[in-house]
This record gives sequence, C-alpha cells and structure tokens, in this order.
Amino acid sequence: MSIETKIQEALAEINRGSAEIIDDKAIEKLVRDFYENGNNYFVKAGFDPTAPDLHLGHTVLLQKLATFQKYGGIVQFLVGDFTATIGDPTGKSATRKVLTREEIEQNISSYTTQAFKILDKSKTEVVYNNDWLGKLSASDMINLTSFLTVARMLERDDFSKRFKANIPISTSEFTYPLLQGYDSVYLKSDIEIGGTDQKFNLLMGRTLQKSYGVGKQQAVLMMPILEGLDGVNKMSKSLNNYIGVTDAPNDMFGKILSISDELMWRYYELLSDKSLESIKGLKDGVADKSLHPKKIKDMLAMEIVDRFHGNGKGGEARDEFAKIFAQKKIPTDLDEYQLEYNMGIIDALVYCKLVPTNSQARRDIKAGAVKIDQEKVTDEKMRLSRGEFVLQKGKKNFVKIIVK
RNA sequence: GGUGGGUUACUCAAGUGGCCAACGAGGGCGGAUUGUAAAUCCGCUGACUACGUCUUCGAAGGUUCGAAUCCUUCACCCACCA
Repeated sequence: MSIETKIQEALAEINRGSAEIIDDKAIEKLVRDFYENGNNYFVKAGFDPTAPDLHLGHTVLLQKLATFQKYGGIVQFLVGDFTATIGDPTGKSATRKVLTREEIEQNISSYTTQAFKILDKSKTEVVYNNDWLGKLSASDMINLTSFLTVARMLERDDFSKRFKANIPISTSEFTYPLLQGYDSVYLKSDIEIGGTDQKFNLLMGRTLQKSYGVGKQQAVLMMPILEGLDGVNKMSKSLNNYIGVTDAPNDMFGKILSISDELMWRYYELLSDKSLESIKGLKDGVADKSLHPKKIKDMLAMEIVDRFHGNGKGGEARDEFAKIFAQKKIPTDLDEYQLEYNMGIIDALVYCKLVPTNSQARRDIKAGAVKIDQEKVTDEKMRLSRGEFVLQKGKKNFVKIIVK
C-alpha cells in the first residue's frame, strides 16, 4: 500500500463520526509528516476529574484519541484539576462542591485506569493544568483577559442565550474559556478534540496560541454529544441515563437493548468499530425487513460488552438476557440477603434495597410489582417463611433471600 | 445605592386564611401489550409504628381556633435606573 493511500485511509478514520473539523488541512499536514518523516504531534483533550466514572459518552472522545494514536498522535490527557479545585461556576451548578486534593487524585487514578482500556498508554501524556495555571499571577491573569473583549465572549452561544434570557452569567465564567485556551498555549498542542458544546473553548486555544505567538494554531476536531438512554438528553450520570464502562456485563447489555431503535443507529455510528459500509448494510437490511432490529441491537450490545469486559462476555450476557426476559427465568447471579424468619414483606423489600422507603414498598405491592418465586404478593402484611426465595420487584430487579 | 417583581415537591407550574400532602404538565416508577424498541392504554408518585399520625411551599420569628396563603426581619434571584 502506498504512503498516499495510507494517509488517505488515516484521514478517513480520523474524520469518521466527527461533527466538525476546523483546519482539516493542518491535520492532513500532521498526518503526512508522520508518514513521510516519522514525526509525532500532540493531540490534547481535557477531562474533568470531578466525576470518577467514565460512561460511554466519554468513550466517544477516547476512541477518537485512540484513532489519532494509530496515526502518529501523542495524546495530551489533560486533567482539569485547577478548575476542579476552584469549582466550576457554570450557571445553576454554582454551588458545586469543591474537591480536595486527595479526592481529585483518587478520581484521576480511577479515571485513567478506565481510559487506558481504550487509549495506548505508551502514547499518552497525562498532564495537570494546575501545574501551570496555579502559578499564574494576577498580572498574568489580567494579561490573559486583555486578549479578549466582552463582545467576543458573548459570541459564545451559551453566553449569548443566557444573556438574552436574562439568566445570570458570572464574570468568572468568562475566564474558563481563557484558561482552557491557555492550556493549549502552554502545551503547544497541534490538535484539540472535544464535544461540540466545547466549540467556543476549543477555538479559544487557536486564538490564544496566536496571541501568545506560539507559532502554530491548533486544529480542532469536535465529536457529537452522545445521547443518553432516553435518546434526548446528553448522556450523564446526574440524569441517570448513562451506561458506565464499569457496569456489569448484564447491566450493560440490558441498558443498550433498552435504547430506542433510532438511537441505536446513533450508537453504531459513534461507538461501534464496524466500518461505515457494514453499518449501512445493517440499516438497509432493517429497512427492507430482511433483518430484525432486535438482532442488530443484540450485536451492538455484544460488541460493547466485549470491549469493556473481554471477548466472549457479550455472548454470555446475551444468553443470560434471553434466559431472563424471553424465557422469563431468574438470572443466575443474584445478590443474596440473609433475613430473619417472620420478617414482614415490606421490611424485606427495603432491606434488600429493592425500594427506598416503606411507602414505596406498599405502593409496589399494591401495583402488583412484587413477586416471590414468580408468585405475585398481594398482602402487604405477609410474613416470610423459612427457606430460599427469589424476591422480585418489577421486571428487572431480583434478589435472592435466605430466610432463617 | 434606588424602585419594582420573584423564591411552591425531581423539573416546569397552579394555589392569596380552613374543602391543601397541595391542581396540571413533564419526568420517574409500576401494570397490560412488545423485541426490557417505538406507539398505546391503565395505576402510583412526602414519610411513618398507616381507616390514623408526623414533617413539607427560600429561612427565622409573629398574628390567628386555624397559614403555602396575612405581618416582620433575613437570604438569594430578576428587571429598570445609577
């Protein structure tokens, strides 16, 4: 294969799934330089160490970084610890808790362990922006702010919308894009990638690199925001519509299967390793009814479970799933709880964490959602007899109880 | 700093002295149906020692037999003016 073909292939892979690329010529140049002269380049991406758990939304970005690593990119895995220690003032989350140094350390280590399931560790530099931002003096800060006008700041969609809608904008929020841009100055990044919602901040890196005379301006690649399980909001932990990379295989499988058919294609595009052509083939198959959508969703779920839990785990999860839902059997691995003989059913439900409160337990019993060994419980005053049972709430929640 | 408006449950949003644990919508949970999809239909959605009791309507006091509703102070937010 000629170098030219390789370069074109690399560029196609880099481009895949991206929402927008600014200065694709620059990217081409970097990749070309890698293939022709073996020179590497820096790809920066920022991560917020406040939430220690990665979900699939984060992996969209990580996968893109991994792609760059294949084609000569050295990843600058930027940990935004400076921001985390002073707290993010964004709009309504103004009271967000400020993390201690230890908490941040802990989050970061759990974060990077997860990230290295996707990233090549040997081509990744983990950097902390507190190392340089923490040293900026007041005059450095003022110098930094002098490069941008308020009018420019208000160009940011988020800001202008809030400004028009009379939603408060704290002055300190203006400094965030500046600091993020300054990171690119300090790191001399060649490319920065982020979500589309980050566009303004990503571009700030270009602007400031020019202002500070870095000698280059980073290219910017934006990935679309992955929708969560509801298909509407972005995937996030706080909305509880996420699939965590550490979710158990069965949970992961189940969650993916519960997404809508429409969203499934989105996930294929952004998360699957399948080529674009084969995805198109699947789509056509569903359109002409030669393929059942459920089947396609199974495949996606298996692929993702395999990625995070190891080959073969996806298939196991599928079989387990079929057992539970198609054949209405009980799952194999259940949490076990030891209970006292004669305990009331309501207490048992709360104790096993199937419901948060007694009131909720009563409601669920009334609604016919509670079952013991597949047998519907109708009397909320019922007491447990001795033995081993499977206690169930709704379709998805099972525990094993051992009554002594 | 001045003037005016606002703060109700997960969110939006009714309620201006008793009929208020608080209308409605969204969300969530559960049931039927299904492919744990979509769509549709139905029920539930403060807590508890549960035909009763307790705690909620920004916070603290007060008036009243009785307050989310009236009064006082405080906090926060918004608009206009400076």
